[in-house]
Amino acid sequence: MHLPFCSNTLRCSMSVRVRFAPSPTGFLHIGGLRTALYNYLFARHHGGRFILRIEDTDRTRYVPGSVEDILESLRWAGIEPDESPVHGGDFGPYVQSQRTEIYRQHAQLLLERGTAYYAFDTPEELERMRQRQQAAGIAPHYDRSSMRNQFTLGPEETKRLLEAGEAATIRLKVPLHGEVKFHDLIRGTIVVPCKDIDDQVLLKSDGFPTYHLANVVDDHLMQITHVIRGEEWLPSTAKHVLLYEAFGWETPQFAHLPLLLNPDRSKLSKRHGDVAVRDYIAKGYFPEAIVNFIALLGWNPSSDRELYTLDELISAFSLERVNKAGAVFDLAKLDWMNAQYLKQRVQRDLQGLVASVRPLLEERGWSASDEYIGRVIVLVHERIHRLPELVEFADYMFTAPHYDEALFRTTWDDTSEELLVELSTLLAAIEPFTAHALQERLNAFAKERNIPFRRIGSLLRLAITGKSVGPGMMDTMALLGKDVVLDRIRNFLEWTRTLPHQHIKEHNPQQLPQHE
RNA sequence: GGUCCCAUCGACUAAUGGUUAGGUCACCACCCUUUCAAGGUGGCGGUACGGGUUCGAAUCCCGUUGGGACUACCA
Repeated sequence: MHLPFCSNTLRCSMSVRVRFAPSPTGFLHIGGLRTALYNYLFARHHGGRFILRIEDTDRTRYVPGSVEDILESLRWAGIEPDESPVHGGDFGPYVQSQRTEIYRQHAQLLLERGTAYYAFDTPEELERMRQRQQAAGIAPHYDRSSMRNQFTLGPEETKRLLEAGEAATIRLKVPLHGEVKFHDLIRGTIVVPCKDIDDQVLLKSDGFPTYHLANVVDDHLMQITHVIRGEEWLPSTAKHVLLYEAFGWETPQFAHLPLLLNPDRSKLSKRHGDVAVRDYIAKGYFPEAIVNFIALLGWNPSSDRELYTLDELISAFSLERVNKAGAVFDLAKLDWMNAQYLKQRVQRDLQGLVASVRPLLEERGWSASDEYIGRVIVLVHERIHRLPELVEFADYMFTAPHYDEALFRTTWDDTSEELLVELSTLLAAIEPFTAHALQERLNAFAKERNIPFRRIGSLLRLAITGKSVGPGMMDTMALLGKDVVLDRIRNFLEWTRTLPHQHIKEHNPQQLPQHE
């Protein structure tokens, strides 16, 4: 195993520790899963540890059940943390709301070092400040020299307000001049002038830290070596670097991942479709397909291959090969990939697929033996992308077909009834009722009558399945069984007699079958 | 508006100064075929633009344009 990151860091002797740090504000986002995946791949590739930390410092946005969903989604994808609120570890607690005292102490430390300060402005005062700045045409930022903070108020008044229990925040004292420079493993050197960095609130008036403080303190305390996160964090990284400096800590390596995009190239959002991992699970995508697909969104091992197992991704992964530009989340390719894994699963784990299909049938009040379900899966799997499509695509394998008058009129002509009756008689005599026997007898019949075989196929398909597309009819009939087949033809003929017959087409051998 | 990031076929990407700019999805055609798929073969299609540097630029530099993210006592 090689360690390419060693070439530009002094951390060779130190083992890799990375973290995925989602907020419990709802279902795990597919973009979050990719961030987690890249962290996981990086950790495993280097024999390091992957940590899950819950960033719940905003109590107002907390959604119950989120943590469970995050854990379940990761587990579903095969991404198991080494340390987390449920897996434990030596650096806990792994939930930020349980670490408030740690943050408070660290904010205090910054206060003592003079790199942070108290501010007493109310939300309304801050809002007015921004409006003034906007009106004056300058960028909104906290104006340390005119607002109500320990500098403008003086030490005595500050002390008095604090003792009076006035709501206070602690802000980072960003240098007025100079610049912050840091290195990003994916983007190279990034420089931000200090004048463009705001005096970020570190500790809110409710005593909770903001993301910025909690994130830096925890990454340091948990000995995180590489911060691998979404590109949306790039602009605030300068603040974080300033914080590390304020504490006198060494910064971790940074790697900001390209965003996952909507088809219009905006940040992937709910407005354009499903974004929760949960949604993709419900739609029947396989974890290996989702993992494979999102791994290749923003990273590529430079090979002509498209299909990779998790283990193969682990051994091939490197941050050096992560792209800079955002990647559109393309459902069409995901569907293709899922279909590839469907075929693989049919080969390797048909029973598992049967177990997944059974509840889908039961939802509709249908049932069948494991063997029968398995044979239906084998029959139709190349025609669907996701398993749940099966119950729609091949509903007639489990229940009486639904006949559609419009489809009927495109296929049916004034000789069809007679032909179908004849076919029915012929089928009744076939024994054993196997695909092979059916093929032979119907072939012979077609030849003898000089009827194109496809005409027989489409007629039987219409009568027996109610559709115009599907798996081969010989296999379909053999699986359905003779009784069902004859029964359906009988029912179908009965149904056709309930329809007004005056508009039936005349037989035209030239154009009859749709495919010429 | 400001700051930062980004820019190869419609989408995902390969090519890290020398290739007829390659592959996958999608799309189109053909083959296979009882239909639809799957599979096979072929095709369509791209270095945003303008300047440099160089014998040579998709690749390095500058600018333009375009897109995105961020700009909270949210993460």
